[in-house]
Amino acid sequence: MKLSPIEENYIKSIYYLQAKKGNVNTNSLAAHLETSAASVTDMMKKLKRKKLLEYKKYYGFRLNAAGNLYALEIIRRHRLWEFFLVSKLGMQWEKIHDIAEQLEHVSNDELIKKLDDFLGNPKTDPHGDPIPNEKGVMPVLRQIALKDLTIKKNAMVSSVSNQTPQMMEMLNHYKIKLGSHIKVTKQFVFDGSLQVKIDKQPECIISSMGAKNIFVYDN
Amino acid sequence: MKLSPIEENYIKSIYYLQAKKGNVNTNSLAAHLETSAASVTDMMKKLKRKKLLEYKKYYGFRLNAAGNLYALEIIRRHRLWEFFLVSKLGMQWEKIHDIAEQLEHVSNDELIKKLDDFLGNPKTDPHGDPIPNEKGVMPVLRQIALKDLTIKKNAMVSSVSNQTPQMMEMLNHYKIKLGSHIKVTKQFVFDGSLQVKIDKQPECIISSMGAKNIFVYDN
DNA sequence: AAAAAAGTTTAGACAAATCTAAAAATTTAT
DNA sequence: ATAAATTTTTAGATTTGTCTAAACTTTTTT
Ligand SMILES: [Mn+2]
Ligand SMILES: [Mn+2]
Ligand SMILES: [Mn+2]
Ligand SMILES: [Mn+2]
Repeated sequence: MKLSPIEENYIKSIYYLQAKKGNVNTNSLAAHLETSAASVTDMMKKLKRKKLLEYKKYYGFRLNAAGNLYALEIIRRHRLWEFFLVSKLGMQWEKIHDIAEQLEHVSNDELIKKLDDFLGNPKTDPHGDPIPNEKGVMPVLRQIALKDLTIKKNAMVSSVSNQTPQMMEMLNHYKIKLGSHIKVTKQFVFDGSLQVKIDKQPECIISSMGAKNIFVYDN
Repeated sequence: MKLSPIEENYIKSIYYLQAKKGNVNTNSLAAHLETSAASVTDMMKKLKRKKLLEYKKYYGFRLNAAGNLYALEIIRRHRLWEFFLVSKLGMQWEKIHDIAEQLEHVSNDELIKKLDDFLGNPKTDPHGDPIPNEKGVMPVLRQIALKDLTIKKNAMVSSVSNQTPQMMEMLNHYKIKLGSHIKVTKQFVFDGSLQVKIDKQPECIISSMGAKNIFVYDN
């Protein structure tokens, strides 16, 4: 089944809202989508007819299995494109979400599969949020700060909490990218700085402050 | 000005049709877009109101300068995405057009600029059609078969006329991609085969039949 | 247990894009 | 120069997604 971009946005919003509290109500969805409660009610009838959610008048709604799977497919597309925009085009964190909001509605299974492979099957988007696989399964990730990474354990750069130009400059210098393979080879107790190996580059030193703001997943 | 995907498709179709004959008439545009003549008339009134075309009742229409520029912007996006789909994701020629038809409507100037750079500022799409630059200027290209390329002249692979899996296999083996830099270093008169240098790889031999089906632009 | 407040649905209208069928204008044929 | 054929436009309906305002249901307060 192929939904319109608008229907897809409804599905995605319900998914996010119901993650917080099981059932979603009309007004909160209307607020989230910046639309009227009446429009939400109209759309809920339609999505119920399409068997994507359960809906009881006056008592809110929740995605069923099919609706959930659809939501995860949209989120997968969104996050893969965000990864692409940052890691391949070098766009800035703040700008990518709105573009991904458009790209996520381009539908073609082979495209998404090939994009995923091209990007090296990333497990998180640039904000550190997990990317569901083709089957709609969210990878279980243990994300930790680089400073807390066990010594000599292989890990992958997943996100960066401080996204200033100053941080960008540093990441650039170290050639650290999202998805970079990283390993701590030595810790200096004196100032908390770390010796790390990034991809196939020679080892280098990262300060404690840098290591506090760089996040990796180690599983 | 930002048009809807539907309006953009109208603009693009008019552009293509008027390349053949100066003025476009209602029925031919309706046929091209697989819609009714009545819908075309409605849209022409609207696009005239938006000052993108000249339109005289019963006498057809033609894009004005603003409309032409807009059309070229859409074509630029379409062809850049097609190049991406083939050269980066390795998709097949026949499948990319429909996907580009969706991607071309994603609008963000910085995105297209960065995509262009990421792809190495290609001059043609995978079908060999020229890609307009940001200013809407189509590059003037002399496209010739590799077999006709002047010896030792630098050129760039632009398209391939035979798009069978067998050809793909061969291109793959030679690591020939769209946009590859190519130069003929020796011609063998005996069988018409060529010694060529592709990107930074060591020289290799391509048969006359291969060289007949690989196209390059040499300016 | 009523009344008031909050939340939700319905009713009716509107804009964008589409369609079919009828009317009007232009072009071609006689 | 008329008549016939073709092309184009208009009129009126339809679909999708939206809105406001009124009606209805549930929840909270008194
Ligand atoms: Mn996002
Ligand atoms: Mn969206
Ligand atoms: Mn195309
Ligand atoms: Mn299109």
